[in-house]
Amino acid sequence: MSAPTISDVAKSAGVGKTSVSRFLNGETAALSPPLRARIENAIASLNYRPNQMARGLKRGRTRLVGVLLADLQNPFSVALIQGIEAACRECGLMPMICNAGNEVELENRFLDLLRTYRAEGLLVNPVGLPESALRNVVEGDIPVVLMDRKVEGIACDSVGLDNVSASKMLVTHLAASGFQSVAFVSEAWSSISSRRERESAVLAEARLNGMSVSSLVVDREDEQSIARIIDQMRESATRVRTALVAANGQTMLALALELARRRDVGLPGSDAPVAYRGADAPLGRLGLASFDDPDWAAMMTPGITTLRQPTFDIGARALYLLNDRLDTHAQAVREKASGRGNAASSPADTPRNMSFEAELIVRSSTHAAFALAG
Amino acid sequence: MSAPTISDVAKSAGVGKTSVSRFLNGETAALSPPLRARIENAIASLNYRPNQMARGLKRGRTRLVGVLLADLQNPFSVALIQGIEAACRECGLMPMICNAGNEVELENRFLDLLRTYRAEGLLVNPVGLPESALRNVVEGDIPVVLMDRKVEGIACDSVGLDNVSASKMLVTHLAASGFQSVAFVSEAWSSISSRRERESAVLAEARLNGMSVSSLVVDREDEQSIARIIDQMRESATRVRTALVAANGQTMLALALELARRRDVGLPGSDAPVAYRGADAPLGRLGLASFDDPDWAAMMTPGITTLRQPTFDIGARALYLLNDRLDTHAQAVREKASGRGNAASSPADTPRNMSFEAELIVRSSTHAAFALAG
DNA sequence: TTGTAAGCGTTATCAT
DNA sequence: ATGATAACGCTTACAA
Repeated sequence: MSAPTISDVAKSAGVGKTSVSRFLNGETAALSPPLRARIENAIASLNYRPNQMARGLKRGRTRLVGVLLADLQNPFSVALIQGIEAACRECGLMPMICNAGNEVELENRFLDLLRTYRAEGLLVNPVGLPESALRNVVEGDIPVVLMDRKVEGIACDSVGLDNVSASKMLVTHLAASGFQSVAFVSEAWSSISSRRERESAVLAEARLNGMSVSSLVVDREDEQSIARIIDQMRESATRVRTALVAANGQTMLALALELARRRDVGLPGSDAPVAYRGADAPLGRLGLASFDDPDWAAMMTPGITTLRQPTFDIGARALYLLNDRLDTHAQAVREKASGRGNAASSPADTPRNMSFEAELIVRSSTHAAFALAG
Repeated sequence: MSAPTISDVAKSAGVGKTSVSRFLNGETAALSPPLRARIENAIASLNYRPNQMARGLKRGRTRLVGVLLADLQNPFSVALIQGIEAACRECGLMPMICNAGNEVELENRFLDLLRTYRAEGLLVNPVGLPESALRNVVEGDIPVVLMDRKVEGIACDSVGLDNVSASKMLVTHLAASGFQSVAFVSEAWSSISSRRERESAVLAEARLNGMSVSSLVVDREDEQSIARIIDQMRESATRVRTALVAANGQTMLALALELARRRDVGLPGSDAPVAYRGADAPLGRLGLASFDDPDWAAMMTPGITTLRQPTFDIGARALYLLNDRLDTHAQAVREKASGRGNAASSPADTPRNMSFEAELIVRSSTHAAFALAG
């Protein structure tokens, strides 16, 4: 009827619960072969699965890790999950995936739920707003690893892209391709650390290369705002060779499609004719590059130059870091419980920040395929 | 140190655990206002959260629902999740989201994990392979609702698109737009029920309309295979007006980008010139439509005609169906446990299959913008 | 209105 | 080498 318990198995095998438990936990050394066999049979015939809830209750370890993502619609999040799930399998952990849909309220709700289910640790790609309850969680005693974004005043492990190095790579390429001006394009939410890091790094590096710079904000939902940006940049492009740098894949898509749609401006790699102000405008083309390398970047015509993030590795590494903490954390708790608690704070309590190198993928959208007329 | 328990709260408030428990479960009627206040304070000051594991163990209800998806990379899956999460919030359930990455082995592994964590029910978008252990789960006593795909020989609730009605709508539109031939394009895995349903419905309906039909298989990873399809269809298009119908959004993207890339064939809505066999080919354009309405369908130039699925509602409804079963199921278990088990199988044990209507979104990719020369 | 005690399925401790 | 028994944190009769 209801799910069989360890007692059912014990009864059916004619042994004590303890032995069954030992079998389940691989303490095979302390079990005689005949017993082992009987238990194995009983388990199989009853189709028994140990109750992880009860296990967790007793052991104090649920093997659950909360994975809280700002926005599952972003392919970046999905890519992270691949790495996390693979790493979880290795470590015998179970990810509990939650999508905050860019709402702090939901983020907080899930944070609560995850605590309630006694997740042993959290992997968070935070929405990045100050109202977040994340702060309290980190200050509590459950380990947290931040992914992609850091949060002001929260000190914990984090994994992300080396935005400075990536920006250098990209801007160097743009300069070498003859671009003289760089415009960084992102969505409104500039409280997000990675977006800010990318912006300042790109602009700084561009200035170092003697390029003129600007920073623009779009609203992906609002076609008008995108058209306006393009208008503005098309204007600039009549004077200097200009490249747009999108802060992420979704912004890039919006820009690329608008560029493809229009007739008065285009991308370098495109062979569609550009008609703008008649003869005096060989500069009706805007370069385009982007952080993130979504599927469609390669498929588009022309292909879009991107900085590919090792998303799988970022996710996996985040989990490894967490798993680390889990072990030392459990140990610390055990020690304190047994009375010989050390007043000095945990040994390696300092946050570890890992960053990964991006890979620059050059495609035609930044080709130096056009010459300056003037 | 470790998380506070209900006893800690009771002690801190100077009351019995029972009262705290009552407070937690909203049995506020049986609590004097002063007691209530003291408990509330204690909970707040200790930052206490009830342990859901222990709760579930005692009550036999974990409030966990497993959500097992064939492929999280498919935006359709993500869209489903939105609906599921919203509905879960309403019903006080916690979704455990798992991604099988199109691997039966992973699917089975997660099925096991979900049983182990005592998920009360499962929402499954199955990989659709016969080796799946899904069968055993459905035959066990935990309720399952299938999403989008049914599985041969598994009788349980399901929610999906009304593929026949959707196909009719689309084909009728194509016929009215002057297309004389329809080619259904999908990826290899034809063991997937929805893909098969769509194929047969589209082809049948097209025949009814006196159109010639064909069915093609592509491998999204393999550019060659896509190019080959297009070659083939371009050929056909010189004779009759031909429309491609993609089985899902990802197939559509591959086709649209290949069409945009090429010069010898194009889409109706596009104003790019098409050069094919000189003068005798006004038919160098292929119509294109697709099941699924991903973000990019509207943004592309030209826009792609699609059948939009009410994904949010599908996900939400799936959860409601499950929640239903959860209640009646729990009741049944309770009755059996109390000895007066009814030998006759559960009352409403017959599978319910809900289907939703698609919305046809006509865009330029199927415009009758070209005339037959011959 | 409030508290006491038993038990959910498991593991850890201690006997045997 | 094996098993009885007491927790883990919570809910729920039942008692007061």
